[in-house]
Amino acid sequence: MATDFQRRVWEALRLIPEGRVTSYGEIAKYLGTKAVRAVGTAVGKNPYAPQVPCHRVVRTDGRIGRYSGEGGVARKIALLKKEGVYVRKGRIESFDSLLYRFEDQQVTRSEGS
DNA sequence: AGCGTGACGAACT
DNA sequence: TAGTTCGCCACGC
Repeated sequence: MATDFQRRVWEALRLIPEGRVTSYGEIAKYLGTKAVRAVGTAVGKNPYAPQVPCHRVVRTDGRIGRYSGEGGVARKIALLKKEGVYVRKGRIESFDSLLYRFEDQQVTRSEGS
């Protein structure tokens, strides 16, 4: 049985578009918590992988992080590659532009100059 | 109820 | 620039 916190994390995962990645920190921010470590733990316990795209979650510095599913990190990299997200030496290529922020959904951002 | 652990992150050295 | 330390909070024992 999952906790409510974990379900919220897994729901956040569903919001990540294919071909994009996000970070544990972004998810924590989205959930309004500072418990970024707890987020990582929750993602790792995701029983719906890879149906729920837990592989699209990487570290803030652009590194892959870990993967508890079958195949481990190699599998995570392979899944990303299928979506057009390439990994070089454990790091996401063009990480900055691929990083998905949940606020991207708000299109009408005024982008204050 | 307290303690240790962890798919992390940012600061420090 | 790289490696280490500390902080964070949810969870299992």
